[in-house]
Amino acid sequence: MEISVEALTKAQAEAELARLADLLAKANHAYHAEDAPEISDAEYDAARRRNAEIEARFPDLKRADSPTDQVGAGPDEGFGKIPHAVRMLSLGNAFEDEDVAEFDSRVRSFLGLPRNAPLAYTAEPKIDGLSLSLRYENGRLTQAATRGDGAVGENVTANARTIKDIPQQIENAPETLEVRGEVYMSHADFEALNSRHAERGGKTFANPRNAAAGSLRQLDATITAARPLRFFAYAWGALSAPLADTQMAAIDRLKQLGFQTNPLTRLCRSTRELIDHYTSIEAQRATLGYDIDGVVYKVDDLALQARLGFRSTTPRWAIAHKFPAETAWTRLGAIDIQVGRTGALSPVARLAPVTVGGVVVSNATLHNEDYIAGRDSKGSVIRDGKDIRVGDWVQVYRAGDVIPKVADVDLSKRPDDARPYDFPTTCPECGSDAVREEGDAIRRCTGGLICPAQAIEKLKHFVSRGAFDIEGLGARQIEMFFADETLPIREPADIFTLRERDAQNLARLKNRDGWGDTSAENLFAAIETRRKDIAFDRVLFGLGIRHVGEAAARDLARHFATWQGLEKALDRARPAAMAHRRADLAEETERRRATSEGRRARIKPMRETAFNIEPVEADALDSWNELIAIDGVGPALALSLSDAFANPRERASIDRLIALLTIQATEAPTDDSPVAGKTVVFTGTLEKMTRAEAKARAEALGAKVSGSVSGKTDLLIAGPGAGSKARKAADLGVEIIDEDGWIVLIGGL
DNA sequence: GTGCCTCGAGTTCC
DNA sequence: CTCGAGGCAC
Repeated sequence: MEISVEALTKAQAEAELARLADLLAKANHAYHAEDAPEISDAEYDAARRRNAEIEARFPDLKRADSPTDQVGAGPDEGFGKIPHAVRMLSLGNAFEDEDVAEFDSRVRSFLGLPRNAPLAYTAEPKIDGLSLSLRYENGRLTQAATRGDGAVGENVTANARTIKDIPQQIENAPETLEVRGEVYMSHADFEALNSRHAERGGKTFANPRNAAAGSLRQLDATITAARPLRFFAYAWGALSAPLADTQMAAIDRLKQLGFQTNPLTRLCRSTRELIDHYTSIEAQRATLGYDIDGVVYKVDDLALQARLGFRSTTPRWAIAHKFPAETAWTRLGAIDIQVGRTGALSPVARLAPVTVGGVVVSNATLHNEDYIAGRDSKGSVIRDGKDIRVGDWVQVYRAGDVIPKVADVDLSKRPDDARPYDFPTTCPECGSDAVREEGDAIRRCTGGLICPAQAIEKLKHFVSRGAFDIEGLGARQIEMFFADETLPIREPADIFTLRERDAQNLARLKNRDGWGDTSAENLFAAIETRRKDIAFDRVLFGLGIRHVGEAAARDLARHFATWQGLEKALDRARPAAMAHRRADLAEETERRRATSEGRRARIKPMRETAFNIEPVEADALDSWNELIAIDGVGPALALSLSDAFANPRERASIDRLIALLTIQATEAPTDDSPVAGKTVVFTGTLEKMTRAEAKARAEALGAKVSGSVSGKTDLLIAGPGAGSKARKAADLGVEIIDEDGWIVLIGGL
C-alpha cells in the first residue's frame, strides 16, 4: 500500500518522487513512442496526481526532470500556444427582459419559424471563472487550453491535470472530443486560500475569479495542484462524432463521461420560462457557494444551432442574460483629457478609489463631451439631463464587469461651488485647435503628427499585435524611445534605423540601465525579422489611418496585392477625392450659413454636389470608383486613406518607412469551396432555408452575396416566383440553379 | 429613408 | 467591453 502524502517523511517523499518520475517517464515513452501503454490510464493518472501532491507538500524536493513539467509529447515552455480547432467565442449579452424577447425573435426570424412555433432553449447559470478547452484523444486528456483571443489559447495542460473535476481518462467517448467549460473557485475554498496566504503574509486575491485565474496560470503546476480549483463542463469544440441531438442531452452525456455539469441547467419552452428560471437562479445566487454573473440561454436543438451558426464574434444561437452590475458611489476628483492616436479627446474621470464588484476602481471613462453634459450622441437626454461636475458624488459600475463607467450623479450632494465642466476646445497636449465635425460625437485635435500625443499613440499602434508586433518593443519601450535624445524613435521608419544609429552612437543602448548586450541584440534582431518580412495588410493597418482597421486593411491588401498598386490607385484617385472633400466643406459652409440665417435649407447630398463644383477627369473617377467598390470600403474610408497619402508630411513619413521594408504581396485567399470568391444572388422564394440563413452559409463558404444581378454575378439561385432577376441573369448568361441545386453545391443543409 | 451588422477606436485593471 | 459610425440591404 502507498503511504498517504500527508504521512510521508521527507526522505520517503524524495524516494517516492524518484520512483514516480521513472514510472511516468517510462509510461510516457511507451504511450507516445511505442503506442503500447504499460500501465493503465487510471494508474497513470493516479501516479501523476500523487507526484503533483508530493511536490506541492515538499516544493524543495521537486526534481529537475519533474513529470509535472512535462506535457504530452513535449515540454511546456512557459505557456505554449494552442490553436483552437473550433474557435472559442464570447456570447452576446442581454440585460433586460426585452433583450431576451428580441433574441428569441432574431432566432425565429433567422430560421423562418413563426412566433408561436415550439422552440426550446436551455438555461444555465453563467459561472464567473475562466473558460477552458480540454482535448481528449481516445479518451485520454492530451491538451488543455485557455480561451486566449478565441483563435489561439495558452497551453495549461500540466495545470489542468491537477484539477480534480477534470478526468484524465474517460470511457466510451468519441475518438476526438474537446470538452469546454469553466474553471472556478468556490467561496469557501477562496476564503480558506486567502486566510492561509494572509497568515503567511502572502498576497491575497481580490475575488474568486482572480484567484482561479492566478492559480491556473501558474508556470509551476505544483502550485496549481495545491489550489482548490473546480470545473463545470457546458460545451464542446472539435468532435469526431456527435454527442447528442440536443444541448440538454449533450450535457447529460458529458455528465455520464465523468464531468461536473451545473445542476441548475433547465430546459425552457418559452421566453417566459427562461425569465422565470433566471429569476429563480438570481434568488439562489447568494447561497450557491460560487460566483455567477448571469444565465446563459442556448437553442436546445443542435441541428438548429448548426443552421444558426455564428456572427463574427458570437454564436447566433446563444445569449448571456446578465445580472445587473454592482454599483458604488464615490467622489469625482477631476476630469482629465486623453488624446488618442486619431486625435480624439477622451475625458477620463479621476475618482476617489472605490471597490466595485471586487475590484478597486479609480478611473472611469466619461465617453465624450455630450455624455458629461447629460446627452447622448443623438441629442437625447440621459441621466434625466444631469450633467457631471468635478466634486460631484457619482455612481460607478463596471460595464460587462470590466470597463468602469460613471452612471449617475447625486445632485443632493453637489458642492455649492461645482461648475459645469468646460470641455477644452484646444488640445491639452499640443495646443492645436480641437474641433468637432458636423454630426460627430468626438472632438479631435487637429495637430496631426505635430501633436506628441498623437505621434506616440500612432507609434504604439504601429508596434501593436495586429500590426508589426515587434517583440521587446511594446508601449513602455515606445514611450522611452520617443522621449530619448540620443536614440529617438519619433516615427515608424526610426525603428528600422535604430541599430545603425545605435552603432554610430557613443551612448550605446547596451550600456544603459536595464539593457545589456543580449537584450539590445534581441531587440535589433526582432526588428530585423519584421523588416525583412512583413505582410502588406499589417503595414497598412500599422499606419493607423483613421477608418483603416484590421479588416479594412486586409480587404485593401487583397484587392491591390502590392503596396505600389495601392499607392498608384490612390494617386490617380486623388483629384476625385479632393473634389469630394471640397464638396464636403462647401456643404458644411452652406449648412452653417443656412442655420445662421435661420432658414431650414434643404442640403443636397454630398455626391450630387461634388462634381457640380468641379468636373473630374475620367481616370481619377475610375480609380475612385474602384476604391469604393471594394467590399467594406466607402467614401469615408477612401477619403481618409487618400488624405493620409496626400498630406506631404505624412506621405514623407510613409515613404521613408516603405523604403526600408520588404513587404510580402498579398494573395487572394485560396478556398476549396465551389462558391469561394464567387458573387451569388438569391431570388424568388427559398423553401428550405431563410434568406438570412442562405446568405450566412454562402458567406461562410467565401462567397459574396449581392442583391442584384449584374455582369459581376457568377451564380443565381432562383426559387419559385423568380421574376426580373432571373430574366436578367438569363440575358447575361449567368448560371442559374434552383434551391436544391444550391444545397447540393454547398454540401447539404 | 431606415434598420441591421460589422468594424474601428477608445477604455480599465490584473 | 461598449459606443459610434460607416457600409449596405431592404
